[in-house]
Amino acid sequence: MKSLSIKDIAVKANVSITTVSFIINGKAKEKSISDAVIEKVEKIIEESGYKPNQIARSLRTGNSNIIGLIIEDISNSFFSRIARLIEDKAYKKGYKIIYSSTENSIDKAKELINMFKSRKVDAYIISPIKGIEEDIQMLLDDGNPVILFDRNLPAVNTSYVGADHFNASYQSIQSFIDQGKKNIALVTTDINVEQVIDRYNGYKKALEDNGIRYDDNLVLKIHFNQEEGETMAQIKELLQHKHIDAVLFATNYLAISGLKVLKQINKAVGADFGVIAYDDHEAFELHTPRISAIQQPLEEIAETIIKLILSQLSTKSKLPAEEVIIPSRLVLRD
Amino acid sequence: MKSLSIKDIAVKANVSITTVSFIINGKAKEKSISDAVIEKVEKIIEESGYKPNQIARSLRTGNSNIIGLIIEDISNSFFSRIARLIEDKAYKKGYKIIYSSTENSIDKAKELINMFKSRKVDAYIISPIKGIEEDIQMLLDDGNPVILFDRNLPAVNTSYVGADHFNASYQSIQSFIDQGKKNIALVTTDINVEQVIDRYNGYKKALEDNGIRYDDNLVLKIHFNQEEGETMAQIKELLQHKHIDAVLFATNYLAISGLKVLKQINKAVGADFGVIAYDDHEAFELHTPRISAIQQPLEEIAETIIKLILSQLSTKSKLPAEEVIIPSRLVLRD
DNA sequence: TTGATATGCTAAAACGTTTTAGCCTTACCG
DNA sequence: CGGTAAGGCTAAAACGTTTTAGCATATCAA
Repeated sequence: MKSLSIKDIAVKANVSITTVSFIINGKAKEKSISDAVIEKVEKIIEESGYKPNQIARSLRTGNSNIIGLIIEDISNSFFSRIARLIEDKAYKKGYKIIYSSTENSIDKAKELINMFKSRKVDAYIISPIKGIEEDIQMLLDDGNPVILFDRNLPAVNTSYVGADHFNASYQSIQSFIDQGKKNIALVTTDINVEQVIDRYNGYKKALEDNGIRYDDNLVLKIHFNQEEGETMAQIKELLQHKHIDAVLFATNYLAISGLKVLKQINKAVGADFGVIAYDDHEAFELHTPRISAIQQPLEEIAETIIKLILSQLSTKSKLPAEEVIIPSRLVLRD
Repeated sequence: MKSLSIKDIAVKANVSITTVSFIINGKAKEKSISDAVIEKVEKIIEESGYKPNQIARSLRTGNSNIIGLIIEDISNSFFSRIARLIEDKAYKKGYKIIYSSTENSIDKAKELINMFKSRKVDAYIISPIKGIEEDIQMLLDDGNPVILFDRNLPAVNTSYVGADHFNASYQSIQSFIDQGKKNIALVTTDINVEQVIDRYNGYKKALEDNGIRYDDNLVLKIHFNQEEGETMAQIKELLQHKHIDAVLFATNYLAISGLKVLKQINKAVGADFGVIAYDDHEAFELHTPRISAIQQPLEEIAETIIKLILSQLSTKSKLPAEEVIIPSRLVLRD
């Protein structure tokens, strides 16, 4: 049951291991192996179904052809869709992905980085959280390509790809105001990451620019890992007791909880009450009425990430860090 | 920038590599290494931040502590949620997951299996498609643990975990009939996997048992990888030109397309027109009216998969194949 | 004829571990 | 006091590759 090794092939073909290796790696010509031998060996490999042991290969060459992907939660559709796109594009270039979810835990994130490090992944794609700056810096110091996405870590000097959270948020609020809304709420999370802060700042700035006083009571910060029941209770509290005519939800799962609440309290979304969600979701298009949403350009984000990773990987020298900010799209519905 | 090796630690501690290895692997006592040495070495490891090279380890020991997960599509919420649960449980036992999506392509699936094989993953969790039976059989012949889930492959004798698709489908139809529905449609896919066939058979049998004639015109088989636009056109065709009073969608994404169609043609779901979806989705609870759905017990499925994998992994002898069928839950809404 | 160059191939080291077999003391038993 | 066991450690092989250095032989130019 033992699987074949290069040695078995060499013995069968009656040539040296070296020769087989050259052939496998397409260096036969360059190393001037005769066509007869190439053909013979290739035939044997084909027939026997031999596949090189990647582990041995990795040990010897020092690279694994694996890219580590660290995200918040694969079951969140934003991440799973990005993951799928990244996987797809990476696969085409011969790279595999190992992924893991941090669940927003600093300890888990650190552990994952170590885990990937000891697995010698060739590159890291990370949707980071505050508190792992040092660990990422160590990766960079060791010469590993690292791309951050979705959230930036200003303290770390490496490439970042993300949507323009500030402007998306600003535009949403502006569109509410253009519709004559005055009391606009923001439901966001309390995780302390740049992308969430940007969304908050966009909200604030848009109000300001339109001469509307910012009211802290209209901003609800939901604790990250809490039960949905509690989240809904807090949103209900906000929507029932303040005279609010529009609300921007800073994540799609918060918007979903919010829509459930609106259903419970029988408050209809429409001309009198506007809703915009950050990150689109199938439920929004299907909702009656359809819910407006900010779409992040997933395809473009994934594309950019892979492009950056591959260019890092194909050069030995360290490339300068790039920050790619991709505009989001506000989709107004109904 | 080279990372530390066990040798560096050995030199620093002025002991042999063997000794360091024993200590790292918790065999120090058993191999009667003195406490003084243990302490010294551990201190050095701690201070230097040394982490064993898993690749070298894998090469030597033959196992990788990695489990390969092959699914249809990580961006489908059913799979991403299962993946998250599996990842979580595996992680706690010290296993990592490498996953990849087959996109229902036999070639891609075969390629993935080979890829995982050459990476020497310790076990395989596969949501399979027809056409890869031989490849899976080869894995089994080589002594690899393989668990199938979601869809079974009757030709292959290995453990399987899945929901009771037949009965879930049967019950859904029965509930339509109990509500007085007579012309019940089924919108399903044309992928030829057991789980889809079971859903179809459950539909058929329920009609039969209730003395309703099966009508092939009421069954729509959607081609797997086609554009959503076309899918919607076909569904529209079905719903407009047949007098149908209820429809069971065999997957959640078909149900979503179906609901979009209903919205377009202004047909309301309600007492006159019943809808049940296979696999729940956030959109269904939020829809007006709320849409009934069949919930697969994700947590239980993931739990069972991991349990089976771990028991396989902890014994050298091959355990008999187990088939675990877990009941689904029909959630009737509104 | 000679030295250089090309052709065709291989031996052996190296990657970083784990593990087997065994070496040297010291302790203990009879 | 001789023999055995236990304690404390290590040398070296092995896992399956890639790659460097180099050995023959043949060809060719001068």
